[in-house]
Amino acid sequence: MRARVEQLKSGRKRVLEACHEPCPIERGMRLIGGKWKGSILWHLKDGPVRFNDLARMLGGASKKMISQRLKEMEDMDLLKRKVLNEQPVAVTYEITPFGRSALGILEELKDWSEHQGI
Amino acid sequence: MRARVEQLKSGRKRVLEACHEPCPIERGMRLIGGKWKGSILWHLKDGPVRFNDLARMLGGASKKMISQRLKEMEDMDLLKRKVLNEQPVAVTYEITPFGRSALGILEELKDWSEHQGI
DNA sequence: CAGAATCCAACCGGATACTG
DNA sequence: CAGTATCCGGTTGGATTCTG
Repeated sequence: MRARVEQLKSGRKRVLEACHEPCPIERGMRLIGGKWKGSILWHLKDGPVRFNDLARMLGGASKKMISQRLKEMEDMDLLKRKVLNEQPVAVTYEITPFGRSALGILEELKDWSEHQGI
Repeated sequence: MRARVEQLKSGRKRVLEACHEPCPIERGMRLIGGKWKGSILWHLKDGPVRFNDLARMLGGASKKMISQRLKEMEDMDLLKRKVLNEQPVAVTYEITPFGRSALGILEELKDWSEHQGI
């Protein structure tokens, strides 16, 4: 899976996986289906969240996992990293419009899980 | 992630992952988010499909992958395996009502992928 | 046709310790 | 606080070969 970079009007870049799966479902899963990715996005829906708060929300994920995923998701333009101030360092992660466009799927998934008693 | 077995009225069993993630999104992803799982389910929506046909539809997946996923998904009651006849052996995979209940999510995912040009 | 068996390299992800 | 660095065992998944 190789990355393709698309220039956005905003000046930022969106890295799309040059994932040549014929199936759009598989391609979508590569973006938001990885471990923790959906959860991360979901927890950002009500506003920016700080790193350690996110870690607490995710419960089982290690810092390493989280920072890896966050980096990937920033590259894909699903979220944006912001350094607020220094001493002590404060960083927040904020969902982008593109990331927000995926929330509907996640909400359906959430409802499904809950209704099916999973 | 340990399995819990639930007895269904049909007599079949559904293996639910005793996945204690606090987040329902993460739990749902464990069921239909794995590599190929969503695609498999999607390709079964119009009726039973045979093993090799499925392999062709999925393009990049090896037989090993597919048979592993199919087994997992049968255990989770997302689909049902049926041996049709013998010489040469014919087997089809058919989506269950439970599996069908997840199709809405996959359809949204598919639309999203296509509209976002992923 | 529909897999199972085996081999093996690559990656994943947890634990721990360290940094600015 | 928000990570990075390193170690390391376990899992994943491709390639290949074999079977009823």
